[in-house]
Amino acid sequence: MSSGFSVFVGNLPYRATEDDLGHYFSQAGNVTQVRIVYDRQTNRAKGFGFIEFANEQDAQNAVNQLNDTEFQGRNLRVNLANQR
DNA sequence: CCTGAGCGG
Repeated sequence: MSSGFSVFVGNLPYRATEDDLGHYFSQAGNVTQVRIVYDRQTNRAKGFGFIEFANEQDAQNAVNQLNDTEFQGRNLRVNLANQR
């Protein structure tokens, strides 16, 4: 199904912050929201997250530019996110 | 202080 303006980001370093991600993804477009998924019990990062963009072409641009690129020593996996 | 496929606080 169509995904909208959010992109799924996998293979994140466990120590990366949402702020770091926001800065990194600003290269590709207008970031409006950054969400790293944390474990509810331990509050530790699960190693993936989501970036929301102002428009769908920015999200698509992020996939094209930042997928399979290095971020803090890891190779990011960037793709259009599924609808919630 | 540890982990490593995947779609959420």
